[in-house]
Amino acid sequence: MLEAKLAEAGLLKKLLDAIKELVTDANFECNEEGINLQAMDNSHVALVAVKILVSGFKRYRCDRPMPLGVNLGSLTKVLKCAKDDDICTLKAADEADVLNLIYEAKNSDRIAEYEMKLMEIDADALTIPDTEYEARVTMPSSEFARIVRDLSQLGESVRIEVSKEGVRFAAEGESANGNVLLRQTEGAITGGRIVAKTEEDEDGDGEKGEDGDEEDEDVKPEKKKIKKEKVDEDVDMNEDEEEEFKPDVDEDGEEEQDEDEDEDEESGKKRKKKANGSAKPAKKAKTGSSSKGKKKSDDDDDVDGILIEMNQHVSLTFSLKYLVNFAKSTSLSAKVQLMMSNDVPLLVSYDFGQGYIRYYLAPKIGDD
Amino acid sequence: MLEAKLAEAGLLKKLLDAIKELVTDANFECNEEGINLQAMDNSHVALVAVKILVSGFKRYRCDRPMPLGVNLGSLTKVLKCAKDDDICTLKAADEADVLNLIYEAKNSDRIAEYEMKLMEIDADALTIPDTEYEARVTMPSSEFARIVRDLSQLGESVRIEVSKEGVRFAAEGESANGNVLLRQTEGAITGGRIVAKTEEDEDGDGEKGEDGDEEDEDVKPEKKKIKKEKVDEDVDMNEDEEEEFKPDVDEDGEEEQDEDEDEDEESGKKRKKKANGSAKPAKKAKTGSSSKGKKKSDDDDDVDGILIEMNQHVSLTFSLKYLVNFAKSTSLSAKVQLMMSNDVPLLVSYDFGQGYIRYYLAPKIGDD
DNA sequence: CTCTATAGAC
DNA sequence: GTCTATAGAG
Repeated sequence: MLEAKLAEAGLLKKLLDAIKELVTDANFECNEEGINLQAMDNSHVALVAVKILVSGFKRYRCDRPMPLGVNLGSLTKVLKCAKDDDICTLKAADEADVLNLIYEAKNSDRIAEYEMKLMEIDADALTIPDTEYEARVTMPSSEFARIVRDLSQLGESVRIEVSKEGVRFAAEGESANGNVLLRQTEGAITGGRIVAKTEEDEDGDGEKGEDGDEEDEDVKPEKKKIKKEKVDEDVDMNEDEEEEFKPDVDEDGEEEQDEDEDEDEESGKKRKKKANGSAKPAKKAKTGSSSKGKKKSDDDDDVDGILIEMNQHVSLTFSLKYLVNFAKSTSLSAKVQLMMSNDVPLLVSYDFGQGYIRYYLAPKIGDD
Repeated sequence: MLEAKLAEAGLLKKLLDAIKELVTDANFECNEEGINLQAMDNSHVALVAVKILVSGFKRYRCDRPMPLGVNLGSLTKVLKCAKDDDICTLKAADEADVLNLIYEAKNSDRIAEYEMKLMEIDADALTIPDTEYEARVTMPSSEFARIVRDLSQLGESVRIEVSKEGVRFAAEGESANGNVLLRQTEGAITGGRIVAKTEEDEDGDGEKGEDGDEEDEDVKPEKKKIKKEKVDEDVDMNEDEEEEFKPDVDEDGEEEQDEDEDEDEESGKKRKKKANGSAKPAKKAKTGSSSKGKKKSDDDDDVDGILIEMNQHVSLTFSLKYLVNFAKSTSLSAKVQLMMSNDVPLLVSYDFGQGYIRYYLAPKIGDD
């Protein structure tokens, strides 16, 4: 059975608001580590992955892994019945076809119980490849939201370009073109190992380039490029049914990770990942990176700052409609990370205290 | 070429917000004196005239007069991409078909560049007759906004009446009638030359009635009535294509300046204006007006006060829908001036520091 | 906090 | 094209 008590129903409400337009139904995969949700959007261009760690709950108990198939519209309705600061308990019996939600007002003079029908959802439990990215931009989430909203007024697509100059967002439209350039807050940083991080990764404050390499911005990729490796927080917990995340091409072009034979590609990447998994322990003290006095506790702490890490110039084009949608998560975190490699899906990651919401979006290949 | 640097993008944003519902396309007439825009609203009932003087810019350069045909919707979109306190530079090459807008954040870690398509717009460069008005009401712009918004809930039209009693705004509606009377803050002032003023006019502090005539409110118009004269700040810079501002009648009545034969009327009025143009130099020291100790630097400075100047009782009816629209300019100036003569379009003028926005609205003649 | 204006969804 | 949802203004 599942019994999970959240201190604030608001967290769930925000998460649902952030994804409900993208996905209609999804499995809440509950296991001893917490609750995961991942689903492709209805048009199979984007993928959303949500994790709430056990530490995000006031109380958490999950005897065995259980996938709870939820219609997100229904859950949104039920969650609308909770106040943001209500204590929210999720309960489901084993094999249950309903999810119980209990809302307790902080002063406990009000208890509301809701029972929502569950549904069977074919678990398209995708494995998200733990790509090493060539660039990471860490910026205020509100700034990201602002930029994509602004540019979405002009055109359909945005080209995001990370270079020594900074990160540039450029859109073209019928009546106007526009581009926004953000410079690194305090000098561009090059190199370092760039993978999706969770909060736990940060205590070791590694994997950032804020070390002796700050000045040589032209460092060759091979100097710093680190092999792909498996990070334990990642979202592939269903070993038996996983498949690689392969978004459909975005309207107008070919996806670079298509055209392989389906089954073989998957196992092949899995093998590669396995082979590199042993490199993980090096994460805490890795790759020529060491903590430096300059850094402000970590890149996520300077809320207004813009941090750019890159091993290589990247230039990618994305649908603004999706990015605007992703930016609904702004309220979940003051910062957002954009992880990019050429011809690879963009990862947009919002880390809140005990979990994250991540979006993956395939680039447009036609480069329009 | 044009290069104009505004300290605050907010000024342009406010101006656009104020007029974009009234006008869809307009020429930004740029010349060495600054930037002018004037256009009739889509239903040809109202006219809006905007001026930004060179002094309103941080930097201004305009080699030769250039009309920039702008779709105000597009410009609004592009300006939405600026934060209010961004430094905003407008650039256009000679004969260019695009306008470049550059937004720099105050802390300059963010630079956005936009390029907006221009269009050819038939310059319906109207000459706004420099009417001498019979009454001017200077009042807090917020008060004006409040009154027209309030009354617009009751009915379609407002009758504005300036008398010795003060200025009265009266509306009648199905379910209720209402009127608001504003009294002169410190005793009504009568007489004096009443023309549209700009900031520059005020250093000479003439052309107001705050002189020895304060007490004799019944002064005959002919005693004070000054001839129409050309004020240099006015907006007719296209001598070759100008025509008189002749608003369409407002729904329900005949406009007093209609029913003449079209071509003849125009040239006739132009002639009249030419004949009076020579009176302009008298502006700085004119017309029985001299500076008086009592005035508080000028009527625009007492922000909360209501100043009423009149040579004659006026009573005019206007569409509230338009006045509510004009009141969108409230954020541009703490004060607004209403200039009226019977059977002549109302002039609603908001003077901000280095420029103005003025609206002209034909009265309703049916007097409903 | 209400209301209006705009933008997105059906 | 209508409607609803959200964001900005009063």
